[in-house]
Amino acid sequence: MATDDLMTKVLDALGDAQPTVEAIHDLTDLAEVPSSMTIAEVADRLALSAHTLRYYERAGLVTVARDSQGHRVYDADAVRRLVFLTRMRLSGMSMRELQHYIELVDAGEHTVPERMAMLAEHRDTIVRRLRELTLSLAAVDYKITTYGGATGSDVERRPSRDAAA
Amino acid sequence: MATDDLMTKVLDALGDAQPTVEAIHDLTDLAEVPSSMTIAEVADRLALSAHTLRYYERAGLVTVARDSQGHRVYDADAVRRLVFLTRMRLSGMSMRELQHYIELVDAGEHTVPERMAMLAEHRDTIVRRLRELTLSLAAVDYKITTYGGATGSDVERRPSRDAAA
DNA sequence: CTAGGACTTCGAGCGCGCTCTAACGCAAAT
DNA sequence: ATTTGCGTTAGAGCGCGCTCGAAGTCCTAG
Repeated sequence: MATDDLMTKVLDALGDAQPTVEAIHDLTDLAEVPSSMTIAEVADRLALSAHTLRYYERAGLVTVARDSQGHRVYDADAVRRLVFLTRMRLSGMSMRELQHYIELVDAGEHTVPERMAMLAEHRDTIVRRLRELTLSLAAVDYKITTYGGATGSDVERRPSRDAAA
Repeated sequence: MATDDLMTKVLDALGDAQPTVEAIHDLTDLAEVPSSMTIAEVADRLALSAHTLRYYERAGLVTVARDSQGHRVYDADAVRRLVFLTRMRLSGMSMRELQHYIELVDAGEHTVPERMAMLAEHRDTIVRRLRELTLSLAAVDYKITTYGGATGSDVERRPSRDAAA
């Protein structure tokens, strides 16, 4: 996923600081969003391909105006929406869910509660995934520190023979 | 992924405790591994489908003996290997990588250094993903707490108008 | 005048990880 | 005797999220 590169950038920018709400807020406008950008500029900025940007548009996730030559012109709102979309994709929200979310956004203010519910549910998904990964990390660490190669998840209590192949 | 259910079980078993090396070790043999199991029993235990188990076997990740009727008989080693494989899949290691890892295991002790390197690299991948998710979580929290619905990642500094749709 | 380069659309193709179907075998239960 | 149930195989199919190719348009530089 080309999208991963954006997170690399962001993490680099963060350094080792714990991400806080404030940090996120700052990240949002690390650089000002120009009032309009070409597809190449947006692709570069979000670290995804022009192909992907067109794909997102086809999928109904953004609407993008055209200039006199029929070329896409991304305004600041479109770019901000794409930043949001990219973040959500990266955190594991599916295209389908994002399409639904965007439908809600486009449907108006009265859908705010449902949007909140989606975000809350997604939050839970992220938390769950964090716990899974933390556990996996511990498991891998265990494997590295105690032996280092066999597939049996438990190394022999008494290393009389090699762990199961 | 059906595999997710296993982690659900494991997380439930863990409760809110921080996963530690010891906890992982205990988890490994939460229940004793019988000396042989049918495909249905293994599927049930690992919370993945019999289809998937056959698929893993076809992919060369495990070797499974047959009984007189040609039915699969999973011995303890096979089950332990599958526990390992499931864990690694869940933590994001690809089938391709696992195939390589298993080749190394089957190739003998002299591949231990390379296996260690793979594990270490995978460990880094997990850590990176944890950081990404932590950041995403902060972003989602930010969105939930500050506004709750628009796609613009930054809500207006002064909420004069609605954030970008 | 021509070549290059960035863009357009439409639609096909791909890699991954399963997931399922069809047709069949065997054994115990009715 | 047949139904039920659990297993087998080979191979096709699917959902996802891109990713790419072909053919064409337009502008600019040489």
